[in-house]
Amino acid sequence: MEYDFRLIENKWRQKWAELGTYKVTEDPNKEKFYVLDMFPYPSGAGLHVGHPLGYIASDIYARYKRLQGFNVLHPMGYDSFGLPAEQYAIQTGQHPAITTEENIARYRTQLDKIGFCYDWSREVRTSSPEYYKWTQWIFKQLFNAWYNPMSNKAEHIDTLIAIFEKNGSSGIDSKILTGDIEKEVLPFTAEEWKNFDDKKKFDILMYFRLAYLGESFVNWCPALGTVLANDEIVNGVSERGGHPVERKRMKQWSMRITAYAQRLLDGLETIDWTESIKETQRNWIGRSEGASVRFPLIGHDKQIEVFTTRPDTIFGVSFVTLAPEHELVGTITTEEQRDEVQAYIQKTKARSERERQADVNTISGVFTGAFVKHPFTGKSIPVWTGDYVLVGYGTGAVMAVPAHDERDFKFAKHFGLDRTQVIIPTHDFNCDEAAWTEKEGTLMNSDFLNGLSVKEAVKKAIQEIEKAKVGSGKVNYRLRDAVFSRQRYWGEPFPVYYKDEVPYLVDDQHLPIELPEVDKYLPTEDGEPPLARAEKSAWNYAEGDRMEFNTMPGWAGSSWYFLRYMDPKNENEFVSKGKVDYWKNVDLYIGGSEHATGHLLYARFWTKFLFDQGYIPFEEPFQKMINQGMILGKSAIAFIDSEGKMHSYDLISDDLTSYRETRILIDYINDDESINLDALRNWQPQFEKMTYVTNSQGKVIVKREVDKMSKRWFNVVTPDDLCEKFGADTLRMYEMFLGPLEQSKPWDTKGITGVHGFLKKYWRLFHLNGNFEVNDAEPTKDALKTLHKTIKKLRDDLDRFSFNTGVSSFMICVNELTDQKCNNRHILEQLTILMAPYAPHITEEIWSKLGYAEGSLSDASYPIFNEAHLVESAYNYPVSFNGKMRFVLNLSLDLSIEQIQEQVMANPDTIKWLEGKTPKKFIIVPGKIINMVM
RNA sequence: GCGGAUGUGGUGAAAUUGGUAGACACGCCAGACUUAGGAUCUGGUGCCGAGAGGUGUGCGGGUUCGAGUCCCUCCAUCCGCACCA
Repeated sequence: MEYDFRLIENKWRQKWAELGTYKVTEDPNKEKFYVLDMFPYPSGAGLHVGHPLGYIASDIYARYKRLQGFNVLHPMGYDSFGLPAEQYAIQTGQHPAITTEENIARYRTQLDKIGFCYDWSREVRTSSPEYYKWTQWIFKQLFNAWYNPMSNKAEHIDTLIAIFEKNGSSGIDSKILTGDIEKEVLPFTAEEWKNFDDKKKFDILMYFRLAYLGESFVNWCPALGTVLANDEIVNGVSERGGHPVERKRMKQWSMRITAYAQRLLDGLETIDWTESIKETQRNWIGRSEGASVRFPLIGHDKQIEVFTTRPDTIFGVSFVTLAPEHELVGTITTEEQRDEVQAYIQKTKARSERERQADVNTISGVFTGAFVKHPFTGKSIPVWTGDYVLVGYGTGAVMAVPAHDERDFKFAKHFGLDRTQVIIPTHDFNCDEAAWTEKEGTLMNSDFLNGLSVKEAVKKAIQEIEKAKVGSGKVNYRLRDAVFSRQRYWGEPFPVYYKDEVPYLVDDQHLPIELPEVDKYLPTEDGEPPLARAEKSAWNYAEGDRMEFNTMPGWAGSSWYFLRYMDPKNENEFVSKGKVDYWKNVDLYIGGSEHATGHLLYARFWTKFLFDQGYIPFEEPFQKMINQGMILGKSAIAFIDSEGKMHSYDLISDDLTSYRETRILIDYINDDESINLDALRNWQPQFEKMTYVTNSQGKVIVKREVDKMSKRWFNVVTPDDLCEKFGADTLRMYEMFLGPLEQSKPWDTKGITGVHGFLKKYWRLFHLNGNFEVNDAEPTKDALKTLHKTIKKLRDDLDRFSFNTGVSSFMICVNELTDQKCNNRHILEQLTILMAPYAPHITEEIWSKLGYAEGSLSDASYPIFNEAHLVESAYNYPVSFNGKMRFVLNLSLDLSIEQIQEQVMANPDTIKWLEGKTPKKFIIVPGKIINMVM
């Protein structure tokens, strides 16, 4: 009887669906385990072999946990709002919902072929109104909340109002009262607060809300016609499409993620993620300790506030530099300097972020004509503006200490500015040539800091700054608030309407605000977002003068989806308390590392917020995370000369650049890297009449190059083809067999036959004489040994997420059992349970043939996954002396290390060999080797 | 520049706390069975050497009875951040 994987896999796919095998419900008698994949954006291109890699790993782990007896939540859904569907809509006029629906259907078909144990009854889609109703609801909670630095958590805005009513602005810690608000309205007394009109109160509260409408510098991408968050920009261009981005001051919805900067940092210590992702997040949050210092402007009643990490160098300040965008630049520039400064600002503005980043070595700047007073020496200090100071970091102003900061040094040198050395270097160092930037040395020229070490001076300087009331110690973060508006159609509408340009929230009972129909998916002629095209009647709710025309960014829906899986159909709550208390946070999260500063940060932020609000009992969404590597494609490149002839790659000895490179669909490449010319001729017209210069075997060889797997490189391998040819079980095991999950690697289909052959061999174990047959005799000692070795190895492998070595263990086991001609029921049954997570279809088939109820293998727990079960079988322990192997003892595997030691010492061979001496050290590696050091 | 990760045969890789390096698989070589083989099975396969033997985990040192594994220096590749004050 042949291993007919098509028949078997179709059969079980249907059975599982019929039996509802993978449906789970809350069960207080069982321990929960939550295994989650990062849900995909359903793109038009469908799945390639890289996509399921992580899904297979999580599926194996989820099944393993089920077999161990856990109640496993393992859901799947779609992150279905996004740009590609919208761009397709712009081109074709087809509603993005239709495209999305089609793509989801295709994804589902592809996913189903692989045999995942998802509970599909819990599917969520971020673009469905039933789902985004709750995204809108969470937005409302964020709008109605502020971050109370005294209690260190988010609270309802009412508690802030209560504070203002009682104590005015002095009721809250002064440290959070920075930025624009300070200048406009602060401070105010309780009495003044009560007398403010509603508009003014509203405006003040807007400075505190966690979701707020505010004017700030944002990344505007003209080509995409929308603003972007910092994580959506890579090297100064948009992540999608690579379009230039410029900084623009705009009124936008933002999320006050900065309020959570410290907790986002601290939380990293409590979760089990790779060091590299944690480090990326730490980098992104960018905590630095220092001080903020105010320099009073001479001739104005204003002051310039700077942030510095080196308050110890305060006596070395020789000028102050403002970012060109700094709002004081216009105010303080003197008449004589005005033209020059204006020209400089214009020049800076004209340069894109990318250009500005590209030439960081060019020094530019202009003197503003203004001076500030040094807070301690009272000396006049010139104020410059220069684009090496970034408006988005700190206060957008720096105190320049050329002697001890490299950029300040270059700037000073370039413009011939003064330089005051205030630190004596610890070793020979030429302070005329470079800045001494080490945080070591002794202070000089620094009044009360003289003689102190840098470390002491930092402390002392902050004390003195605070004493003189010219500033304070401060922690600064690189993290910026996240822009939350997008000028796009295909996203969540805001639950917001405007009356007299004041935003109001829509009542809960009117949620969701559904996406209205529009005639075109483009911005309006006067630059309003696409939603401005909608007639008032097209909205399912309309109030005030107009609705909010922006939509939410892609990360809105994905910041809380893992909660919705727990209670996907709940119409009254985003998730019920009972369900979230049972399932809690995700125990194992598998997905790519590319979301380090996007999704993974935002999801942590929202989770902390919902925790503060008392809706959920945990602060970190994803306890353990594994980042699967990317599967790359091997493109096939052919070379065409200037006459249009294609040359075999092995014939080309001259310069490759004189040839035109063409990528060939990899389906047409044979195992020996030659092109299937007949297929190629039929592929594209250009190849039909082409002349081919073949090698001595009459073949045209291609060059292989590793690229991202993508349609445009013609190097895509789909899981569908492989399922068709080898079956899902083979595909699952092969993807795991490829290597460590975390590593990126090029896809190579060649090795798949090895895994396929293994499954056939496993199948044959049960069909020694052509028919299904197992014997019920006592298992042999050898077979037991093989089995128990495999159990132990496999459990160890799974517990440390080493899925590749797990496959190898099975291969070794099956090879050994084949050699032993073992067809013992007990042994094969146990092996089948072990293999079930990896190869669910074939094992279910065998299981039912062994006489068990259909589907019971996937839906029960088995003791071999819980107890070691390593009994009566024995291991050969080589016993060695100082590294040289001396003899072999046969010892039972279930002995403790102490028992092994006892038995070895009691063994006649040992006694004879030791001749009365006692070993100094006794090294036992369980299952491997015993070593005695004399 | 700062931070993170990786480096083992022709290839993907294993070696879990330091304990027989290269398991397992691909590929390759030889053979068996076959009309045939992209089927199945058997044997071989790190490198040098006919052999005994020597040698071997990016380079160079160190600790140890023993190092792919621990420590130090350097090199290479990949990723993240980067005028962050």
